[in-house]
Amino acid sequence: MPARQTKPQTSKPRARRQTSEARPYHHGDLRRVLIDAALQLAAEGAEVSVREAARRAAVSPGAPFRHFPNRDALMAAVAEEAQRRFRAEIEAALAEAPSADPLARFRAFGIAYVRWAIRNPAHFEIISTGRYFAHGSSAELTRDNAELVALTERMLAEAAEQGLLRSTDLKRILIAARALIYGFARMNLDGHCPRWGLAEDEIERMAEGVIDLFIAGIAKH
Amino acid sequence: MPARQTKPQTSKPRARRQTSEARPYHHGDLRRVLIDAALQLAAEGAEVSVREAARRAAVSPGAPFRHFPNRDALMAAVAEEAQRRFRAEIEAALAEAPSADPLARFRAFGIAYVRWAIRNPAHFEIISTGRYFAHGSSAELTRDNAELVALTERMLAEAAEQGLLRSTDLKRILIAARALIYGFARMNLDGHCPRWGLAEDEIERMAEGVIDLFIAGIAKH
DNA sequence: CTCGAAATGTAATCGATGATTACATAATGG
DNA sequence: CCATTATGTAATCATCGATTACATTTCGAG
Repeated sequence: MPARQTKPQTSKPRARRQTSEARPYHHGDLRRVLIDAALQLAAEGAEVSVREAARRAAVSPGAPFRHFPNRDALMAAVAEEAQRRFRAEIEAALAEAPSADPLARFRAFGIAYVRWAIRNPAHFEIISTGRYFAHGSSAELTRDNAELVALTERMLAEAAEQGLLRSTDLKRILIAARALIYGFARMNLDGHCPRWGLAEDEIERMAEGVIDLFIAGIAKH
Repeated sequence: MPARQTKPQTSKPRARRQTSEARPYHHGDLRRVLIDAALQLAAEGAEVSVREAARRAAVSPGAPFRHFPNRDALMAAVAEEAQRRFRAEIEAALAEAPSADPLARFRAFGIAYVRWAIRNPAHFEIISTGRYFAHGSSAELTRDNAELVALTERMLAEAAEQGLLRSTDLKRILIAARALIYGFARMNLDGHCPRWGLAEDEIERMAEGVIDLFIAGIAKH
């Protein structure tokens, strides 16, 4: 361990801006870069640590705490970004679904939901678990999620109004539907699928089959 | 930092065994105690750390590593114990279910499954997630879980043989059933239930309702 | 324009944790 | 009875989240 250096840094502050090499003292948008680094870390399956995110942003270990009061706040921001992407993909899928048939829309919703979860396991995990930051700490995340729930609710209510369902216990159907879809997505995440003996792409088709089975179960006739 | 002490400890080794106060150098069954401490830590919602388990066992921080090569191994042992209890409760519930009606047995299975998951959230999490230790690192855990899956499979196959099911795609039905039950249990764990506006005990009744809905959906007529 | 306040990054440091090593002590069996 | 082995202790390390004091840059009010 070298003796404490009080002020060793060679001060080369003048004539900076010109040379493109010298990294400016202030990072362009560190907050954004940190979120992206954390997202990438998660996607790589690594544990998301503030320090590693800082390392990837080429910044000191303490810098992130200027933008996030603690690790959980960073994770919450990561979750918000992931949720944004999740929701965007689901809404894109619904935009292509027939607007008249609520059960077909529900099917499209479920398939898009599971697909994204399968293809973005780490991000889905962060979104759905509430174990990486204080639950409800992000209003945006809570609101986004509530809207997705409301979306499902509306589709099923519409189906009921059109007399497409056998049962009228909407609350029960809604919860069952969510449990089925969430459960399927989670089983992948939690490694319950290798035992099924299904290849990657077969899993997505199985998801369609399972959702169809459920719809057939709740549909009239 | 004090200078290294080579052998400072006052050797008071004689005349020990008599006095009941002096904790013996060797712990009775540290392995067992560590697992119990870790189980309790998890149940309390705290993070399970090797050090804290050692602390509760009144033992040095390095001691646990005589029994577990690393933290994951301890967690795997904890998971094995939890899985044992989980399976025991499910089999107890099945022992009381009518042996003739496979769908009633499936219902009892599902309810017992969800009940245990709701009442032992932290333990269920450790069992089911495979995020606390290397997946498949415990042969016992894998085997136990596979047996539960096989159990469900048998019940549904039996129902099919008795002509109770509308569809003959057993694999699809099995996966849907597991997704539904696992999903319901997970939604609780992951905090998706407060939004349902259900009280603690209502959730368990809702689980029964959801399982009944599913059974009605796959049953003939 | 300038100067001082606010924003943002750095350096040093703390306490907790998982892990490893050298060493101390107890249990066991030949 | 003693030596081998099992088991616990002490000391130490690297990593991490977090905090604090300090340095640098930005930006707006006068």
